[in-house]
Amino acid sequence: MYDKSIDKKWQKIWEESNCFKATDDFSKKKYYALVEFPYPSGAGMHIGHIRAYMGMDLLSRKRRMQGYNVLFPIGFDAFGLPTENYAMKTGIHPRKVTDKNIDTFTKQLKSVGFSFDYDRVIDTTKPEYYKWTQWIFLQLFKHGLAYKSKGYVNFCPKCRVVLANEESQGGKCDRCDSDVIQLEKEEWMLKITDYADKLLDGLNEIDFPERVKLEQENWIGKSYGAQIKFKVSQTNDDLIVYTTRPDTVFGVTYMAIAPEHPIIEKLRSNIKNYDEILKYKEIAKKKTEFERIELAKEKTGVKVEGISIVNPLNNEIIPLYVTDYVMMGYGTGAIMAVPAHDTRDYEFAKKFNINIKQVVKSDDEKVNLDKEAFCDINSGVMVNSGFLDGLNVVDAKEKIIDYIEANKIGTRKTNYHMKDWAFARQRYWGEPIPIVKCEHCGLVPLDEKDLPLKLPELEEFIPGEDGKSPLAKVESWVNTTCPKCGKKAIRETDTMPQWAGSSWYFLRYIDPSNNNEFADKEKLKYWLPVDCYNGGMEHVTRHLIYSRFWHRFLYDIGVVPTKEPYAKRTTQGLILGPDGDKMSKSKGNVINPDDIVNEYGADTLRTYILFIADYKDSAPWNENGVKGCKKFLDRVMRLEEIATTQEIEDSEIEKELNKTIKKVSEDYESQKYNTAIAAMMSYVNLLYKKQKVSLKYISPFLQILNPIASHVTEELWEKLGFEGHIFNSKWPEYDKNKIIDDVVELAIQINGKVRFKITVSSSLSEDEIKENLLSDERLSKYVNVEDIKKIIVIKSRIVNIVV
RNA sequence: GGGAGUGUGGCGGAACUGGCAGACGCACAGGACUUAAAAUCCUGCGAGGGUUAAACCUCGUACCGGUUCGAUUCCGGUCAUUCCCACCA
Repeated sequence: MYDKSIDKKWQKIWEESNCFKATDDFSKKKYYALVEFPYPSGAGMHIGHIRAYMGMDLLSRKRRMQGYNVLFPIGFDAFGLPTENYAMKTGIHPRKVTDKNIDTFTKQLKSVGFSFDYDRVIDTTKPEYYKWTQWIFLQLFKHGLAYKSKGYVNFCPKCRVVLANEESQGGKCDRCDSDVIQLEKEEWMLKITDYADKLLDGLNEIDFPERVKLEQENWIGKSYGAQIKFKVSQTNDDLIVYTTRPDTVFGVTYMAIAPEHPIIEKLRSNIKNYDEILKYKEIAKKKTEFERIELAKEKTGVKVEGISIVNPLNNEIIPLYVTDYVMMGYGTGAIMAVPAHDTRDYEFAKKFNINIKQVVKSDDEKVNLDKEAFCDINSGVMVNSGFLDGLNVVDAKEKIIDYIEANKIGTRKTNYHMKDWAFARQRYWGEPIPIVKCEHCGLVPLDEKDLPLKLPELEEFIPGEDGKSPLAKVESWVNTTCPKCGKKAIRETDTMPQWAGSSWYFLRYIDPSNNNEFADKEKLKYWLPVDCYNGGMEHVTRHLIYSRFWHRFLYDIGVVPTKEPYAKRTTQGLILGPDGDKMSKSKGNVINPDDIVNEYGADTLRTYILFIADYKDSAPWNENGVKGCKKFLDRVMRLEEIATTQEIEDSEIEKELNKTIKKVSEDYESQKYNTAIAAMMSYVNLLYKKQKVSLKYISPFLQILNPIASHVTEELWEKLGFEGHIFNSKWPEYDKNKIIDDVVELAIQINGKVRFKITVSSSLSEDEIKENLLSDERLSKYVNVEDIKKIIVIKSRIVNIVV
């Protein structure tokens, strides 16, 4: 029987022998397996962590047996809000909380038997680590990619913290789910938009699931179009718009700008209803982004009286509106509205009784502009558009852009949905930004030799009402001198967001205790890129983009050897509660991995978590399924009872063993862990049909099971007297000649319906099979030979007789 | 509103490149062992019909249609559901 004492025994042996340590032996072939390091929350390890890490643990173990030098590291992404919130509530220093949580996590990881190299553990909150996070920030700053800018930021009033777009999706705070408001603030930003094209291009050279690539592409959101200059007829000022449909410029019947658009202030003296517009602006500001979306159906706006716009293509005079369906954050914050061919413009025009002018004619009779806009760009021809008339949309687009550029009324322009990364939090528990503000020199970076800039000790962690970091209150820390001129200066009191430390941690694993550089060049060259990186879908548009951005930047400045950090990305699905809902404390459907390990043993958990479903799909937890896996492992342990040192040849077992080695080896590579386990269960079932089984049929089986049931197989390996430890035994190869079936069963179909089966030698040719079949008396029960029109033979599977 | 995915027994899930649907596991039922229970082992297990029992027959992979000798798989449509993005100009 398998019980947890076996876990403890082998975990101790592994730990004491330090056998999963990666060595910097550059002569060996390497394999770098990476998992997303956890945030060490007070709740301890989640069952989802186990699933995420099992895939890579399994592969690491297999690779070691295949002779690779494997780097399979773990660490802790420990800066972040929950720990700080806990500190605010209890007064316990985040350092203490973090250390305690990391300790708990480490024990839990070890109790599951993960084969991490624990010598390389990193903690993003340690000054030795964040020294280099700060160092990278300084490089970004020096290359103009970190800048301060005044603008509207997403602000969570409850957490009192500025959020990136990625953290405020749907207008809700990522952490506490309250409504995010727009706050005008001076903010540190990272110019990730400069890397939009590089991030897009990079996708072509890496092995990511299509779904992941697509999400990143959509997130970057590249679009092609033109910027066009319209003139204000009263003042001759420019109003620049961005459009992806310059071909419809003859159909513009009004212009629209976002409430925050600066032209309102600029032309204030010309605007007759300025007060009304100001009022509208105030209302729009109060609306959360979420409300703006929810209320999308109902368009609102105000006409700007006293101002009109000239269409540069046909010199028509058209009105200007302020409306919140135009966003200041995208394009230029101003649009040319074409109600006939844009749904939103159409709704607005209907509500405000604005003219609708058709410029693309559909060949579809059903299109009715009295009811809706016609937006299908693939099936239309230009009309009412001067020199564009008669062209299709695609050609018209090219022609009009050429015309616009030639006449200097605009330019070709690509736009991105992705915005720059708001890179600051008004919190204590994060990396200090190593910049000082000097009255004379402006923003001055710290000298690199003065890194790390350590967090000061603090008793009180509550941020200021005004959205200022608690660090602002520590005068002794804030007041400093300018590294450039030596005069009085103050430190930046914002800290970096949580995504900072995780944007480069995979580099630090390569050389975790280097004091002179973030990692040694030669080591980077040897270990990079990460061969396989497994993680969740939820990080695709944040961590996975951010870290690709940092890595690509580091490549551009010549400090890492590869353009892309990860050669391959895999994802695992969610483990749901037994009720089929997402596990959550409030629903009370959370499964604690400790309980499973204690009751059934680590290998049972390891096996079940992989057997539960296809690795990339989500699946509900089922305690009975766990028991089934325990039963399987018990059966494996009891193989001892039928194992014999006698040499007993058994061709059936021999063939099945080779087939199983093949299938399991292949399934491990393609993350089909559930079918690999099923195949091994079948093999065990076969062995139990025999009285005695030679050891040679058991040892390879234990080896292929070892990456999953690591403790059980070690134990049995020892008990059966095999040499050494199984974890550094050589991965078994199957024999091609031994998996060939000499007889095969063929299903005989008449018109596609299976009627009976025949067993034939697998070496028979098609003609011989047909001959055999025609003389089979069972056939005559179903057909007359002269009615047969056609016989289709599919090798080793099916014969279909068409009558 | 846009994009991507999923839909198979009582349940989790298998099925190569279009080739015998339901591997493997769970649950359930019957049997063996046991004083008894647990554990273990054996047998059965999509639905309906048929038979003393078998053989055998029909239907069946969300629904409707198409392509094909043959469709869970490909194509068109509908419904349900999950995820991502979202007044993106």
